[in-house]
Amino acid sequence: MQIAKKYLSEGLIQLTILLSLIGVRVDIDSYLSGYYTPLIEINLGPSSAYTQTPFHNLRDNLDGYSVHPKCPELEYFFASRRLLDEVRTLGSPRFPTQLNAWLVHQVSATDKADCGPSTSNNTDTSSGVQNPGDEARDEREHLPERGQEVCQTSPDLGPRPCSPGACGFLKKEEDVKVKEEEDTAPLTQLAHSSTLEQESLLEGITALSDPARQHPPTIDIEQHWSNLLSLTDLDDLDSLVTERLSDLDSDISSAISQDVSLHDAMVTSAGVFGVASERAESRPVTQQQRTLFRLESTGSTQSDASPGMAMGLAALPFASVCNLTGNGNSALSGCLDEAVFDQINQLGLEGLDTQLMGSLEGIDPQVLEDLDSDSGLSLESSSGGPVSPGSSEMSSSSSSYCEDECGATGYSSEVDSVASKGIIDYDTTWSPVDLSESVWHDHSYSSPAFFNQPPVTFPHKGIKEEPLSDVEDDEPRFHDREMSRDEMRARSMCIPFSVLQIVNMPVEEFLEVLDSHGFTTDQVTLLRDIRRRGKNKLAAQNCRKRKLDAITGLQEEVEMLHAQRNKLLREKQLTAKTMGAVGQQIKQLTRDLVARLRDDSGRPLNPERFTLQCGANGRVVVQPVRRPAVSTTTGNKTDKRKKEKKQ
DNA sequence: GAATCTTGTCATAAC
DNA sequence: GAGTTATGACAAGAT
Repeated sequence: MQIAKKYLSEGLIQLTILLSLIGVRVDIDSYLSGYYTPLIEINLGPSSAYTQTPFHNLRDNLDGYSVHPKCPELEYFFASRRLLDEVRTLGSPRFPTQLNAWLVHQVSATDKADCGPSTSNNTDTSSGVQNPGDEARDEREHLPERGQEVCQTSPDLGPRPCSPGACGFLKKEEDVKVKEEEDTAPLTQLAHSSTLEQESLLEGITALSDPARQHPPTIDIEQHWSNLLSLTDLDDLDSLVTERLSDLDSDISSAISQDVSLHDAMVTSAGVFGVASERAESRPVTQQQRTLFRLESTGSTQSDASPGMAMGLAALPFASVCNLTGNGNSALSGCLDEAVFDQINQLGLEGLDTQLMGSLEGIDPQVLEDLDSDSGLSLESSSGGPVSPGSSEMSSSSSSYCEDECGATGYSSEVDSVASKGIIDYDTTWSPVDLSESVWHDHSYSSPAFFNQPPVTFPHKGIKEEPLSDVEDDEPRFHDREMSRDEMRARSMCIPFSVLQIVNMPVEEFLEVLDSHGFTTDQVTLLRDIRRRGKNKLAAQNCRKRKLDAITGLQEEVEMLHAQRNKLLREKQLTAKTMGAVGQQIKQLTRDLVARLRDDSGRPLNPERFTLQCGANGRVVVQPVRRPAVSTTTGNKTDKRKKEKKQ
């Protein structure tokens, strides 16, 4: 009996180890090398939190140069990710591993509940044939002493590595208490618990690697082994498993949501301490649990900003880790950039760059007039702005289009660009929604918000002028480069209005300005040209965008029609096959039926000579084969033709 | 340096 | 008739 138990226990352990080698290797790697984010990235499941692509990392860190979106490295990266996702979607072949792991774990748990595993068994498991990595993995997944140690060494953390229902190492009172506490704990605490869990896991691994730190259970498991060995067949074993799992169902939710980090729940397929196996058994994981996954992930991402939680970062989503640690908050940079730009836009400028004006005063207006007019109403125009044209959302569309691709919105992006450059501060009341709504439905691109702002008075000239220069850039050449030709012309001719104002003000106000300010003929002509060019520029942008949209729509329609055509062709082929089969069946049935018919003399009809013909009135008549149906139909057709000819 | 793309501008028709 | 919009065409700069 002892020998049998030994063989069985060793067999189970070896089977567990073997299966763990198949399905759990990556998990232990992820734990042992949690800081190596690429490995984590590979091992992670199809979690939404993991599908975030660290563009910024590649873009900002690849050889210290920016990576173009069309960079082959990026494409390769995307392709690799896509393939990985596809492989993941094929399903997890590690469920058997999870089940076996759970079995061993349950044995240990029961042992612990009863008397505890024997020393010999522990010796076998801890000093098995597996290598250190496998040992650590195996211990982390299955071994009772490992779970026991973790549970005991981190009592304040609750039953992290082993779910209460799975290992049963903690008392029920403690479980309930921990559940209650963790149910009410905020997400940050959940994240923190998951982080500490990782620490405890690694501590457990380290402790197991050190025999001196091991605490071999002293409780006997004879009773459990006897129960186990008394099972006659696998059905009994399955029933036991089912019973155990049913007992665990009540704790699955809490175990997953409270004790298992996102990394554990979604990456560790082997189910650390049986948790994943519980998930495998309880396939209909509730939406609440999934939500908890996401929440925990979010909480981890948000709460792991502290540097002291480096260990927890190993269990964080790859993107989160990269965002928070690897790239200097590059993930936040996007939001920060937007926020900063918004702030800059809202700040505006209240002063005029007197240095630039001084430089402009020395320019001959005639020289400026000879320049090609460029109202500079587009941020990414050919004026050489810092943003390349390729960064626009559409390659052929101008940046003047709003983000929702609604076309040029009455200098919507011009407002952004110019405001960011500090030329005007009208966008304090500017509403992008209003502007975008006026694009396709109302072709009036005027923005009333532009005209509510009184022009800034020129202190030294006594005329009104809008703010000009950028606050953050004191280099005059930058302003020369950023300012459009029309703006330069307007300034050179002392026109106290910006191009935006000139273009967007209503015609009544524009005419009033022309009349009330006592402009010269040249100034009036320039004002009209600026207005005309500005509006035409927007119109051109809208026109081009419409053209592109039309082309895109037509291309999509062509693709759709092509797909529809292919589908119809397939259906046609299928229908033809079906019709052929049905025809053969009808022919065979006809032959059988004719063979059973008798003529007037009682002799059976010859199927080769007679056939059945269904008339239009539904009557079925027996006809000789000499007059097939086709001939009759053709005859009918010819008759019809003859009748038509007669008519 | 040619090819291509992007963008501004002009001319013109239409509203 | 003036103003605006749409669009083709052209040119200049960027890629």
